[in-house]
Amino acid sequence: MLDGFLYSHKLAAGSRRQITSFFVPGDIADLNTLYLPSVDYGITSLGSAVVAFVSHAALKEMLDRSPSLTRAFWRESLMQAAIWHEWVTNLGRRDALARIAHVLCELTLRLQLAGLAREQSFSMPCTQVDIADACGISSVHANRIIQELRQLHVVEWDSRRVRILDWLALARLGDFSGSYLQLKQPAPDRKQAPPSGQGVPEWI
Amino acid sequence: MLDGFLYSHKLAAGSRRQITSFFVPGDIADLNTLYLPSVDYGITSLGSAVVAFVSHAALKEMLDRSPSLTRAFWRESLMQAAIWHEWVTNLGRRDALARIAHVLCELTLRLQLAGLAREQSFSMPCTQVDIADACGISSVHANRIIQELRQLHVVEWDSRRVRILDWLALARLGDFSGSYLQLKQPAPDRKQAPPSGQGVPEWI
DNA sequence: CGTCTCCTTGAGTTAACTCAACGTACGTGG
DNA sequence: CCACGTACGTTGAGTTAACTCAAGGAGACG
Repeated sequence: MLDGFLYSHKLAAGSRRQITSFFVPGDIADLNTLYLPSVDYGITSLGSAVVAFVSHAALKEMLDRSPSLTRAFWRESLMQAAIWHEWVTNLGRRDALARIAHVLCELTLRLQLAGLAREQSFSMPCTQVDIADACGISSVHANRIIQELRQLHVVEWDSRRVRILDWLALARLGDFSGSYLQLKQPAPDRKQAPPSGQGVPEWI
Repeated sequence: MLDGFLYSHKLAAGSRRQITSFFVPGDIADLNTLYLPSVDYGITSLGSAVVAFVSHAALKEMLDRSPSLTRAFWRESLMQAAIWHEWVTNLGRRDALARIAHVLCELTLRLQLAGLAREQSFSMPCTQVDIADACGISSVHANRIIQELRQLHVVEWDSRRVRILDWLALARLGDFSGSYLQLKQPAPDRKQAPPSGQGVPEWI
């Protein structure tokens, strides 16, 4: 993924949509299909996006030649798994306010890592319906919770743009600790602002 | 994992436990730690279990020498990710009855694959509290839903043993399609019984 | 015989849902 | 330029699924 915003989604009971993850530039949206051929979810773009396609054959050939590249791609898929692991907890044991705050925290860090969230502000192409479907709540309820976040002066959120006003409060509301994102340096809840420099991962 | 029953869990808001997956014999419970060192969850055994430990150093050395083994282990970690992917949907967009039914369906198939659920019956060491924590509901509610499943004559569930009485009905209630488990032959919802023979995976 | 763990039940409460309507902005075509 | 449709956000009101608290049973075990 080179530019834009994607999400993957599954359908429950035929019509109830669950957004299962967001993808930002730098992510590989369907790395799992490399070895798990049967696909039971969809990927949709929010607005226009730029994506690159790599054939499985070419990728496999490349990986067969390079154990270190294999490690890097494998690790990438483990990262995706860690995010789902956290989402299970988010959806299972947090209330609506915490769920939305948590998703916002995750997106902030991931966009910052991609260099797309300078000064705690980033463009947010999803609608409130999308947020609701990501958090497993109704869109009406999502709307009310977002208004609550605004009234708490924790975020500004107008016309497809989000600005975090109080990172610490947002992380507290969302019960968020970025450890599952395996960021090396940041310790995202240690200081007021999340990291703005994007550390070069040392695992390569 | 050689024998028994494990689960992994995370804590939300300090005290609310979410069980994030079950592990049955044949699974590798913490394969992700091979390349994601920071661990933010726990693994617990339900009753006694037999597990084997393999040092990361030895495993890495082995994988460096064998691309096909690497693929197999990578694929194993992708399977875990696919299960979490499904759980996100389960927790986000299904009601309590469907969540429990879905988890039961998944366990049935996975145990059957491990040869531990002959005749749609298997030992189930978790308490109703554990089921509740896996499904993101309260234990009181879990109890009432389980009673409902019994009254519907879909499952028998007494003293740590589960027997599926009506697989088709259970799968329907749980909105379950086993496709995310990537089973080759079964098409688990095409016939009354889930597959009893465990096909040799062809991806190796 | 007491204690512990787990299951069960009742009753009141609450978070979140559904339905329905209305506002606003934006684009499009007459 | 205005009428219209559409998409999205917002609000109100009634409903429901699930929760919490609290108590009571059943079995296992020393």
